[in-house]
Amino acid sequence: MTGIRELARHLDISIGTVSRALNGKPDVNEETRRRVLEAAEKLGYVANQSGRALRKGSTGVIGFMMQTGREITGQGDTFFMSVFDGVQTVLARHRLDLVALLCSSEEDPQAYLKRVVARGFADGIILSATRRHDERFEFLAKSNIPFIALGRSLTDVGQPWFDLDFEGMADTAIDRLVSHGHRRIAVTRPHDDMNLGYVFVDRCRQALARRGLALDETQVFRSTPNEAGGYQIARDLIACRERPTAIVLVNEAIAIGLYRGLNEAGVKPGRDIAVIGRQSPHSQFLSPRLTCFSLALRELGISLAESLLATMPTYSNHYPDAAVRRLWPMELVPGESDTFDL
Amino acid sequence: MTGIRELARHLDISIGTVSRALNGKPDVNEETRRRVLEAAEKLGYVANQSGRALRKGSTGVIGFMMQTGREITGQGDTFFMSVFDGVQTVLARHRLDLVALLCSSEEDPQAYLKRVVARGFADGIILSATRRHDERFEFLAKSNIPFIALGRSLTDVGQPWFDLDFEGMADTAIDRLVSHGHRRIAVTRPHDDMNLGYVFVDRCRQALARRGLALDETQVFRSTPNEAGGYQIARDLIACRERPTAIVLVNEAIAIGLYRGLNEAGVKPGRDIAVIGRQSPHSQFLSPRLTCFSLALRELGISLAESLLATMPTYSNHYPDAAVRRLWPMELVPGESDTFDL
DNA sequence: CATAGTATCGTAAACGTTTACGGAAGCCAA
DNA sequence: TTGGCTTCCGTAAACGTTTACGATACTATG
Repeated sequence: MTGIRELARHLDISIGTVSRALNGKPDVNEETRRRVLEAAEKLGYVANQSGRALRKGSTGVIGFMMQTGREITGQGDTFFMSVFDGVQTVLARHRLDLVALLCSSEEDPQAYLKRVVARGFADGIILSATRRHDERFEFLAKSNIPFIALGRSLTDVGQPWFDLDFEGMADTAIDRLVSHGHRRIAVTRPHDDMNLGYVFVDRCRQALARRGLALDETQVFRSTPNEAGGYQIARDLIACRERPTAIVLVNEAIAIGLYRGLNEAGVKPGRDIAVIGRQSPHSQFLSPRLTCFSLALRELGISLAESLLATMPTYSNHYPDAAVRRLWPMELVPGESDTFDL
Repeated sequence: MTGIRELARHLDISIGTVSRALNGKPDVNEETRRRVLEAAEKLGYVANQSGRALRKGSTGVIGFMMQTGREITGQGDTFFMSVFDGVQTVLARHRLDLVALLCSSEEDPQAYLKRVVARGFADGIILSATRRHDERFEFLAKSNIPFIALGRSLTDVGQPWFDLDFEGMADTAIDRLVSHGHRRIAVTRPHDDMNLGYVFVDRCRQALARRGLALDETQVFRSTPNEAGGYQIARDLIACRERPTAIVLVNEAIAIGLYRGLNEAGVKPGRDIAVIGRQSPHSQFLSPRLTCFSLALRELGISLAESLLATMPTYSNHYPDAAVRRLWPMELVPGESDTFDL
C-alpha cells in the first residue's frame, strides 16, 4: 500500500528494479517484471505522484484553464465539456492526466495562471476564453511551458492556437441571407475584449461589401453572451427605426433569449425576421428550429490535444516550428428560422 | 526562480528560515519575514508543489469529481459551474486549490477515482453525479480520505452529503397543482440509477395520497435528462389515452424539449397542460415562462465546501461525528406555465 | 553576576520516487 | 583460460520542500 519500498521488500528485490519494472524500462527480466506488475496489482500499489513528480521534474498533468460563469466564457458549457472529453481521450493514451483549472469569477485569470505555473502544477496548459490582448501568452512563452490556446489573440508570441472558423461562418451566413433577398442584416458580437467579435464582424462587413452591401454599424449588437443578452438584443432590434430583416448570432446561448424577446413583440423568427445562430444543445428544440452552425466538438478536442503534444519534446519528435494554427470548420445546419424569401 | 535554496542564498540566510518565513511560522523575526516575502515576490519564487507535497504528505488540492457529458450529469453544466465557484471561494481562504476531475465518458468513474486517490492527488474529494448504489463511497471511506457527496445515495458509510430538497419540491409542486384543480398529474424521473428519481417519485406519490389522489404509475416518465429526453416525454404524453393535465419535471434541461414537443402537437403549456420544472439559465426565456424551482447554487457550493472542511482535522476542530447531511432548499419561482385553473 | 527564559536561526533528516552507475553472473569466441 | 559482451540487478544520490532539534544571543529577574 504505502511506498515502493514495501512492495520491493515483499518481492524481495530492490526498489530500483521494481521502479524499472513498473516503468517499462528495458533492463529488467520479463519474468521479474511480471511478478512485480502482479504484486503491484494485488497490493493496490500506485506510485506516489508527488515523489515521482519531484524526481522527474514533470507532473504528467495537463491543465485546461477555463473561467467559471458562462457570462465570461460565452459558450454553453457543454461546449467545453465536449472539447474536454476529446482532449482527455488523447492525453490518456500518453498516460497524461487532464484536469480542469476553473478560474473563479473573483480571481484574476492572469494571477491564477501564474500561481499554477510557478507551482509546477502542470506540464502543459490549454488556454481558453482568450482575449484580444491577453498577457497570458507572453507569460507562458517566457515560462517556457508548452501551451496551446483555444481562441486566437492579437498577442502573438508564436504560440499555436485553434479557433473556430468565424470567417467561414460569416461568409456562409451572409451569402445565404443575401441570396434569400435580405439587404439589412444585423450581426452580434461579444461585449468585451474577445477577438471573435472583431474577426466576425469584420468578415461580415467584407462579405456584405462583396455583394455591394454595407454593414450598418448601428446594427452591430453587442451583448453578454447569455440568454439575457439575447433578450436585450431583441429589444434593441425592435427599437430600430429601420429594423433589419435578418440577424446573425455569433454566440450559442443567446438565441433563446432572442426568441423570447421577439415573441413578446409579436415578431416571429423565420417569418418576420431571419435568424442564424450557433448550434447548442437546445437549438434544435426551439420553435422554429434554429438555423445554425455546428461543429465537431469532441474532434476539436482531439485535434487540439494532438497539437499540444506535438509541441512537447517528450511526447513527439518535436519541431520547434511546429506551432499549428488551425481554423476549425463549422457546418450550416438548416432549420426553419431563416427560411423565407424577401 | 528555481528553488528555495537560491532564494536563501540570495538573502544570505538558511533555507529553514526562509521556509518558516514563507509559511507564517511564529519563530521568525518579523523583519526577516518581511525581507523574505519581499525577495520572494521580486524573484517570483513560489514553492514547488511536488516537493512540498512530498514532505508534508498532503497536496493542498481538493478534487471535484464530475462526469463529462450532460447526458450523464443530468444537470445543465452551469449548475456545476456555479457550485464550483462557491466551493472555490471557500477553499481559497484556506489556501486550498480546487481542480475539477472530469471523468471521461469512456472511463469507469470508479477506476478513475481509484487512480486519483492512489496517486495521492488530492487531500479531499467532492463527489457528484452519485448513484443510488455507488461503490465509490465504500472505497473512499476505506481509503480514509475526506470526502463529501453532492447527491445522496443508499450506500451509507456514514459519509456527509448534500442534496437538493426534492421532497420539498414534490410537496410544493403537488400541493400547488392540486389546489389549482389538477387531478391527473404526471412526473418525470431520470433513466438510470440516480437516487433523486426514487426519492422524488415516492414523495410525489405520498403528497398525492395525502390529497386522496393516486399517482398513475404509467405516467411516471423516465427519460434522459437532456433536451431530447424532454421531447420524448412530450410525445409520450400526447400518446396517453388519459392525458394528464399537469406534469412536474425533475430535471433542468428537459423543459425546452418538452415545450417543443408539446407545441408540435398543438398542446400549449400553461393553457392545455400545466408544467412545473427546475430553474435553468433559460427557463425564464421560454414562452410561456416556466414555473420552476430555483436554488442558490453558489451558496450551495459554499456550504458544501465548509462541510467538507469540517470533516478535515487540519482545517477544523474536527468532530468525527460531524458528518453533515443537508437537504438544500428550493424555492418556487412562479411563471406562466402552470397558471390556469381546471 | 548567574540563571532561566525567550526569540531567532541553522542543521540535517525525511518524504517516495527515478536513474546513473557499477557489479555479478553467464555466455561466447579466441 | 581469458577477455569482452550481454543481461540483469543493487546501491545510492538526487529532486525541493518542511520541520524537529539544537544552538546561539539576548532579556529579564533575582
